[in-house]
Amino acid sequence: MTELATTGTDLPRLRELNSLSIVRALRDHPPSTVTELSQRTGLSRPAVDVIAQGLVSDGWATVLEPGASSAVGRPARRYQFRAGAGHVIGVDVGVHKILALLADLDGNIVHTVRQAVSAEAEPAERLAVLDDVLDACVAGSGKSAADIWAVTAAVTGAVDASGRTSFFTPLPGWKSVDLAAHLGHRFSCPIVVENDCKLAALAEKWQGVARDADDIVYLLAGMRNGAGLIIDGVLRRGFGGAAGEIGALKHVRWLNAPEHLQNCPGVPDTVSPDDAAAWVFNAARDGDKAARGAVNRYVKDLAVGAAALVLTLDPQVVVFGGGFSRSADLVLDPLRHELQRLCLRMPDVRASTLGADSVALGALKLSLNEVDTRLFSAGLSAPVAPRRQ
Amino acid sequence: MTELATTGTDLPRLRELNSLSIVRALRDHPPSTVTELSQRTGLSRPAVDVIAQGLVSDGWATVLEPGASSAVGRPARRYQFRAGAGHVIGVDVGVHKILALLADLDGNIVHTVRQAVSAEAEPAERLAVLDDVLDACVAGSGKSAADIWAVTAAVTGAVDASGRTSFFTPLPGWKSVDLAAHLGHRFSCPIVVENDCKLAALAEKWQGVARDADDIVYLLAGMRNGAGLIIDGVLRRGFGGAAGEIGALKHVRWLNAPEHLQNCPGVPDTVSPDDAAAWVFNAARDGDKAARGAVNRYVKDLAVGAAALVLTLDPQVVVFGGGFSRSADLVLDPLRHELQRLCLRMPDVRASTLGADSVALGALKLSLNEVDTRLFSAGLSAPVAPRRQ
DNA sequence: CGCAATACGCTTTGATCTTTACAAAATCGT
DNA sequence: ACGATTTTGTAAAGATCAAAGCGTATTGCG
Repeated sequence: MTELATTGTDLPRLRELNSLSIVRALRDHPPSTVTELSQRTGLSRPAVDVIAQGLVSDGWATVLEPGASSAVGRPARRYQFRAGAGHVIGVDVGVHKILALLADLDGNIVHTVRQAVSAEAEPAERLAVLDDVLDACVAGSGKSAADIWAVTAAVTGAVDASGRTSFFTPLPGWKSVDLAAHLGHRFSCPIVVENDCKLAALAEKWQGVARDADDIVYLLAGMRNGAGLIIDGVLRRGFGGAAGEIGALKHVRWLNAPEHLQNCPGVPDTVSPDDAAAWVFNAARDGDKAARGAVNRYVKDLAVGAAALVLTLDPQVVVFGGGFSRSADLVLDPLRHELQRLCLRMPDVRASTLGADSVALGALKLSLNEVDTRLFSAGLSAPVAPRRQ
Repeated sequence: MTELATTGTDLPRLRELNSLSIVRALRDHPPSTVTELSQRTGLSRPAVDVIAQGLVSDGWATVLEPGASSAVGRPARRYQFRAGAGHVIGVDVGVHKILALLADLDGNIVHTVRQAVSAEAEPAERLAVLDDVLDACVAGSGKSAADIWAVTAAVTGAVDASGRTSFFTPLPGWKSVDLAAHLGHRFSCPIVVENDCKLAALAEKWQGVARDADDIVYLLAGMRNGAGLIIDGVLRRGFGGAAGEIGALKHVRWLNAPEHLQNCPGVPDTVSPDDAAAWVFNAARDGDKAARGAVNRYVKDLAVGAAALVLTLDPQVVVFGGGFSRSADLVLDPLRHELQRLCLRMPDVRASTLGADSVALGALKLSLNEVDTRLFSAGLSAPVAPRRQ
């Protein structure tokens, strides 16, 4: 059911609605003429004209005076959404690295800053690196913190409504960190903290292999397994933010699954525990019997949890992402085979192509969604950075 | 994000929007004065006045001339949504019975017809009984088939997009039945076929114990276990209609769970297999050791599947429904205990109170939703029964 | 150079909501 | 009983907005 305004609509609101309609028609399109916009929205040409001029004077759009025209007739002015009117940030506070992306309102990435951090770093140190990265990202793009319209931070572990990771997190001492409050000292715009798996799922729907799907189960496969769920085109957090945490169920052996790789016989002592999985995948690719067995046992355990998610949600697509997605060539076919055996209706199984940046990319997308929500609910006055509350 | 009309809005559409706004303000409220509606919608009193009169002349509302007034000032005319403008049907095509409910647009049940049918009945026989029940229901309420605006039929087994139950159904020979087509010969209005667990979940959200929740896992517990999922206030079917079918996963012992009750030692030979569970529950209530053990084993197995659903979705409420919900006094506490052990965030666990009629009630609600969707998307002309396509 | 095609900008018209004003109908106070 | 008060119903005026129509500007083609 289309959600209609429950409140009555008067004329100014009508104008606002139509302005938003024009903004929508402007976005994700090349610079458009008034006639094109008129056809796209169903509004009359004069109406589009005055609205477009209003958008230009408000700063939401820019006008391109006609240059060399290829068509017959008088060359038309073209209007363009001013994506540079605002910027948003998505930052992945990972175990080994912190990666910040800064983009305009169209999602074009303007600046990227990445910095390594020790997995054992205390919260204070990690937060200090985060601050450095954010400062560098904002400064490097020639902006100031006041120009940022939304910030989303990705962390591991289930994030509750208040932005805390109280249930579980592998980051040492992180349970007591109030990341949203910390970021709030630096930015006055809305701040969102979200789980990394969920954000990676969002990225796959936005720019990844699941663009065509509205029901998606995203598997973040690495030394830890996680999942992100998109249902009916919307990222679902669950009532307490703990949706997708099927790994907590012992009957589903997600916690043990990566151990098959880590404890695979034949891994040389010179290989560090963090790189063991990569070694095993390579060995399996070379035909090593023991490595192949370990991969198979890994996939068998992974598939049980995936099957639980698939049977619960009946998604269109399952995306195999995370660090192990580089070895999708070894995993995908046996995973499909296992799922076929365990599931009622077989979903499409695809390997992620976004790589390790997908988490930050998803954070960026959530920031953009946050801006859109405010835009399309609060109406559009002049383009300025929104303030929290 | 609130879904706004992507197309431009002109003046007639504005009037339509406001008319819908008034209809919304009228529904689920006692007969209202123009002033009340004005406050509820934010529209001015004269605007509400003309719209309300338009609704009356269209047949969407009735006017109550002022009677004995209790307040000071001139007594106001009162407007009321004409729930009797249309009627919908929800019918449960169960294994043992067929139950049809006919209600007006407010969901007030006008007529009920129930008829038993053998569990082994062939499709032709079952469809004949269904036809009889529907005829009796329509005729008994003084209506004709043309007065019905939507029909929803509940069946067991996953229902795909075309209304078939191709994956699985316990009804003999039912896989090849096209129920929607069968009903289409009798009704020209929209027809929906849906899984019984999902509809029971909808009923619990509508009129049951989960009215306050937007994220619900409904367990249909009986000799067969099923589940229905409501996420963000909306019933979710999954891409292929097979959402909630966690019972298909062997690691989750849902298929075997009821066997603990059926095979409980001590059940007299005089008790039929269908009544064995009830006997065990009663014996457990009386303190029978073996029966208590069987119930505990049953709950332990049930809880694993429930935990898989809860961990996947992180719902606010888990509703224990279905035939066994009569014995909720024995199940609820151990179920809570097991879930506490298995889950990350403990949801609220509640027993259904709607009983065996919840499936038909949910079907009724889905019919009402179907009508609402058409109403609020297609706009409201005169109230007439919609036609398919 | 003239004609056709297209886009632009202005004016008029019609529809809708809001504001304001005033009459009608009931209760309350004296 | 009668006027004051309060609330409702209704009408008129003002404001806003989109649609329709029409003249003008600019380009391409013959």
